[in-house]
Amino acid sequence: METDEFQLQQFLPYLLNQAAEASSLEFQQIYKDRYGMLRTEWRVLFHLGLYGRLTASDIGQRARMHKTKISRAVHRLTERRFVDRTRNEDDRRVEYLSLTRQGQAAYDDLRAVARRYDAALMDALDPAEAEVLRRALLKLSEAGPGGFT
Amino acid sequence: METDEFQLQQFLPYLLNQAAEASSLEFQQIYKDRYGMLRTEWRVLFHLGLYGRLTASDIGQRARMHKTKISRAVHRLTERRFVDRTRNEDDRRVEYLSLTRQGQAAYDDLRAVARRYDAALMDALDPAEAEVLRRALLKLSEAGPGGFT
DNA sequence: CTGTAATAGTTGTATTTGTAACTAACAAGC
DNA sequence: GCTTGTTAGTTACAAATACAACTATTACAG
Repeated sequence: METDEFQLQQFLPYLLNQAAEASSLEFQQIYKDRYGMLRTEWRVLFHLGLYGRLTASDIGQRARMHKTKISRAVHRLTERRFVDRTRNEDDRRVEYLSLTRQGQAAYDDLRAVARRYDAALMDALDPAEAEVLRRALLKLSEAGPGGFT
Repeated sequence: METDEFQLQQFLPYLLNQAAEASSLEFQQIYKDRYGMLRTEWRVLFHLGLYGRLTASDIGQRARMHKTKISRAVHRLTERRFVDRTRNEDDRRVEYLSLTRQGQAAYDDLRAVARRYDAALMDALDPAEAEVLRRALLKLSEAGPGGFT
C-alpha cells in the first residue's frame, strides 16, 4: 500500500522555505537596488514606519530578531541617515529609534511597493485560499510544532 | 476610512519568512545535533534519499539551490561518509551522487523525524486548512509575483 | 551604601553564504 | 585538427550571520 510515502513537497518546513524564498526574491531586489538595504534593515525600517518610535528591544520582540542583528541594522541605517537615535535620559541604557525625513520617505516608497507586490502575489491565489493561507501562516509563526523535542 | 492600512503581518513575504523560520527551528536542531548537518546538507541528503542517484545539477534544479551551495554540501557529506561520488565515464564532467549505508541510515532516521514533526505542525491546523495551505504554498513556490518588476 | 544580578546594546570571532572567476570536459562549426 | 561556445563542478574572496563575550547602566537585597 505504501501510504506513508514521504514527499519533500509535503513537508511543511521545506515548503514554507521554498515559498518564502521565491516570494521574497523580487522585493529584495527592489530595496537593495533603491536604498542599498539588507533584509534586516528593511525590517527595522518597516517596524519604525509602522509603529513610530521604538527601542531596539521592542523591534527585537516584535520581529523575533536577535539583538545583534538589530544593532548592526540600526548602525547602518543611522549611518545612511534613515534613522535617528536619541537616548532616554531617565534610563540611559535605552535608546529611542525613529525615522528621519529621509527614512520616512524610503518607508513610504517601499510600503507602496510592498502593497503592489503583495497584490501581485495574491493574484496567483483565489481570495478564499488567500484568506486561509494568512490565517494558517499566522498560527505557524506563533508556535513551532509545540513541545516536539 | 484608512482602508489601505498596511500591516506587516499581512505582507506575504514577511509572513512566509516568519512562518518558515518558526517552523524550521526545532527540526534544524535535530539534524544539527544528531548528524552535525547544515540546512543545505540536510536538503541534499533528502533529495538523494528520495530520488536515488542524482548529479549535483539535478539536485540544484529540484531544490532551486545554487551549484556552489550544493558543491560545498556534497563536499562535507562526502567527507563524513554520508555520500558517495562516482564519475560518469561517458561524460567525465558529471559525477553521480548516492547515499552510503551510513547516509541511508541517517536519511531513514531523519525522514521518520520529519514525518512526526510535520504531523505535529499540522496539529495546529485543521485538515481543510492544511490542504489549502499546501496548495497555496506550492503555487507560490513555483513563481514569484509574475512579471512584477 | 555596597555587592550581586539583570537589562540594553555593542563588539569580536568563527561560520556560512553569495558572487564571480575559474578549471575541466565535451560539442559543433569550419 | 583547431577555434569558439557550453556545461559540470570547484575555488577565492567579499559580505552577512550566529554565538559568545563584553561595556554600561539600572535594580534591588541586605
